[in-house]
Amino acid sequence: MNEEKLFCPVEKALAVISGKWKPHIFRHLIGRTKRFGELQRALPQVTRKILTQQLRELADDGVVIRNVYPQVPPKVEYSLSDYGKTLIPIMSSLSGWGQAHIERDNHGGAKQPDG
Amino acid sequence: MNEEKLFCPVEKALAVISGKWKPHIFRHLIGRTKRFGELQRALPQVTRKILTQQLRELADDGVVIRNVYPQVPPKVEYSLSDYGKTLIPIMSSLSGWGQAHIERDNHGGAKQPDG
DNA sequence: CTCCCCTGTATCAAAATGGATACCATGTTA
DNA sequence: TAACATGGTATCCATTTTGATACAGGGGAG
Repeated sequence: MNEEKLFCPVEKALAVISGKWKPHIFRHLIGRTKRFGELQRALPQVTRKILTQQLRELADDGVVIRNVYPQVPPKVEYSLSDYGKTLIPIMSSLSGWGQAHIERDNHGGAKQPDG
Repeated sequence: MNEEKLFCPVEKALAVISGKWKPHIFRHLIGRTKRFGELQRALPQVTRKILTQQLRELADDGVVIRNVYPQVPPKVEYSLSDYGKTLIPIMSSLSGWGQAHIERDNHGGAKQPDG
């Protein structure tokens, strides 16, 4: 996401969580530290470049911790920071709302506002 | 946002709320119906085209109701649907988190993950 | 007749974001 | 000596999203 001054807190939060693969990455890191390769295998559709990029952005925002072991071949582990974990309830309510939205789309036929 | 099949509920929810001006539009519609022109004056930086576009997307997702009066000159009112109002608590928690993120950026100096 | 009002649309361009593909570093193993 | 393993980077291109600008439409006021 771009690095301008976002004065609206909602936008700021959205900027942190709304990369194309960030929700997936986030989900995979809940409960367990993972190596880069594990994430890659878990998300085969994402290229290394993009995966790296999204992880870096999450790390820059303090949501994810990047742990580099000085070995050969390299070993890099990613995990949620305590700060990142404060996003869990938010992701959870987004998920709930999204789920409802999907169901609405399905057995509502055409979209009909109800308010 | 694009109209592909989004299987992840979080993505689905994000697709609904994360247009560049949607949070602002949403905020302005909380508590009161507004005419197109009012929204435009409230958000002078947005062109008519983009404002129209974002409002249409919100309406297509059932979050906003578009009410057209067949008059000359035209009169179009926008308001939150009941369904759209279910987003209020979510926007609210996003706002809270974003606020914290902003404060963190400020008096944390450099970004330091704390987990 | 002409301009104004209000809510658009059409067209074209710029910016942001995501992706395909190939290359890099370097100890270990065959 | 060459290939392998892991986690990248460099380049170049495609797609998506946003924006600038100009024009539409049709009744009422001047």
